[in-house]
Amino acid sequence: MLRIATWNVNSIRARQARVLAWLAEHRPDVALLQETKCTDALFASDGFTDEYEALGYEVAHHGHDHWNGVAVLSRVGLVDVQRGFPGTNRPPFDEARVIAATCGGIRVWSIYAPNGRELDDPHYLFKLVWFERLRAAVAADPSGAPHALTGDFNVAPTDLDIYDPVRWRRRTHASPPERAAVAAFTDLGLIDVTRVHLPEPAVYTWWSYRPGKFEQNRGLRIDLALCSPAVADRVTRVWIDRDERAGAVASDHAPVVLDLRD
DNA sequence: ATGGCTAATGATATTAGA
Repeated sequence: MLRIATWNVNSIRARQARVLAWLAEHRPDVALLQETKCTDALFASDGFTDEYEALGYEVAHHGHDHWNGVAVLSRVGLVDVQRGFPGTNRPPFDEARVIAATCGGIRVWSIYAPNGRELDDPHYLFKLVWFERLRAAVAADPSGAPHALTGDFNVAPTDLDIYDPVRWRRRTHASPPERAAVAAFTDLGLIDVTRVHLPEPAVYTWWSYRPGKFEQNRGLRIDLALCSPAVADRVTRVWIDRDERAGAVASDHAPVVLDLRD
């Protein structure tokens, strides 16, 4: 069995104890983290990378400052690391929102899509173009390995992925252009494996910190795993760790876990 | 239509998140 987990941790400094405990308990072979919110230098300093290495992981991190930040942890090899998009990346496309590596024969991606803020905000346009850059990077990936494109897409692919679609009609995360940007990956042949294994309604990965949201399961499914058929065919189970989200000092995102047969 | 919270910052209000 090969276990791959993706998790927006919402600051590694605020979450380090929980992340280490979660990794020790669930032992994913590959863990893709988002929103570490720290620099490579901090991630390499005492108390971070060394703690993961103590659990048997190799580590690759990509972070410039206290925003964004993505990482790959692997116990099944970690080679051909690509930080950011290939080629020239002028601001804001240089933000630390994507890292890819080949682990256990799978091209894994830890991605943190721009939020978009508001539909009339320039950041929303950045989000759409960012997705096109990501699509081009995946399409041109030279590794030849099948993909597991995972992370925080900041898009709910359908109304089924939102607790209250009417409420989100005029917001980011649900607009047709954002959904088209995500659909472009399925056009590449990638499969939303969470939906294959969890087709029912009310399956979410993020809940606001505001009171009652998690308790009432008023959330969004925005953390996705889009996999090549060669990976998707091996997936036996997809599960979302709501228990982790329910804990004290938790991230607002739950880990999404893929279990694959060998 | 609205509010509610959390994380980081040369911070004590602001930006950002989603």
